[in-house]
Amino acid sequence: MRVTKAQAQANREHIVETASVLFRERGFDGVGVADLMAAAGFTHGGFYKHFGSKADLMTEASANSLSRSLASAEALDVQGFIDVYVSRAHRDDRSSGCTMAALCGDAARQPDALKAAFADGIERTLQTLGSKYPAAPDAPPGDARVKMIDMLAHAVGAIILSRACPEDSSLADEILEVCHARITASLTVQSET
Amino acid sequence: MRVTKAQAQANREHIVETASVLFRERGFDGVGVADLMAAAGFTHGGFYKHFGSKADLMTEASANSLSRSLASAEALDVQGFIDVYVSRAHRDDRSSGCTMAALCGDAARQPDALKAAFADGIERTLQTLGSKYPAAPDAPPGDARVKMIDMLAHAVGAIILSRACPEDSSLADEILEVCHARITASLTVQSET
DNA sequence: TGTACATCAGTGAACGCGCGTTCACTGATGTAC
DNA sequence: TGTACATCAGTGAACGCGCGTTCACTGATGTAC
Repeated sequence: MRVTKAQAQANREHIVETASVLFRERGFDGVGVADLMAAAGFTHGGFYKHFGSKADLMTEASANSLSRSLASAEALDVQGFIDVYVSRAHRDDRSSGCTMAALCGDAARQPDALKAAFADGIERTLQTLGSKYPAAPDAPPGDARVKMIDMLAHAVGAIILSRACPEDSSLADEILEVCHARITASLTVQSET
Repeated sequence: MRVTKAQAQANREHIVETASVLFRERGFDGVGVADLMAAAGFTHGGFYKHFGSKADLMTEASANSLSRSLASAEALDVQGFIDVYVSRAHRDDRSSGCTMAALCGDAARQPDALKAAFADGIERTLQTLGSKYPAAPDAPPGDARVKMIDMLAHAVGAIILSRACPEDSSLADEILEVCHARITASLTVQSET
């Protein structure tokens, strides 16, 4: 049953992709190795030909989906990012949504190797967004970075809080609407100053 | 080995308290029934004399610790809440910190009964904070609520993002410092308008 | 108040189950000549 | 290019283990008379 080197590499990538979806949807503890391999179209035994442990894959899958989200953020300006991010569609689609919003709570309890992948993902997101943020002429140095840190925490908090409410809850929608308006306003007002 | 009715009730409450600490520290999946009962000073068999299932306890423990946090928020004004909440001390002490910050990510994947406990906790926190927020004379109706929703999401996001970074990460501290300053400013500026 | 019996909180062994991981095996791929 | 052998991605049974839950049992508490 041996397989081409190129095929093996493709299979490995497919497993990582599948994992990044399932982990976001169900959390790290909610996805077993056998589950995951079956979802990717394999039997579980082969897992350890690709990865040293489930923890290793958790780190790699997190790094992978953090990079993917970043790639899709590249195409947006800051307001576009806010519109896409702080929305019901994003809240209701954990499996293809932002890894920070889906797994930060879990990441806090994981080893530093995994946390480092998150910190790296956050840092790169800040740099990508910051480079798109139109600095005011009189803005102090580091202004864009400060505003993007603040905006990201704000947006992540809105999604996470909204997701913790029951699906039919009016509070869940209220949180998103209020935060969308005020995050937008906080950047507009300040950049007009 | 039967025990006084009062003692049994006290034991039950002790189990709920212990659970609310351990769940915040390790997540719902990170705490087993046997773990928990041992931590509370009992053997695991008695668990089902008090609770129908682990899921029931998860809901009850969440409701309990959401109420407790609320009680301690009562003593603070809004700025005091922000100072206590968006701090390294809070970030570094999950087990006695805010249940929203510790478990919202997990709550999103749980049944509606548990999510309802979170929504209720959020709603009551909003009302407690809103009642302390000094409304500007010309503030539109609902202004305090909108600002408290926004502030809470912002503060929760800051803690969660900071916790996802490795302990020695400068980013973890930077997030807290930036968000503390800007959350404070967003309320000050707006109430002076 | 005192006695006899029912109740039930707490114990600890046992249940089936799914977990992460290991292993002997298969057979097509890759490599050495 | 053709042949012989080594490699190794993928298979599926098996491992020990801890999980949530059940159960027969204990013995002090609660209750009926």
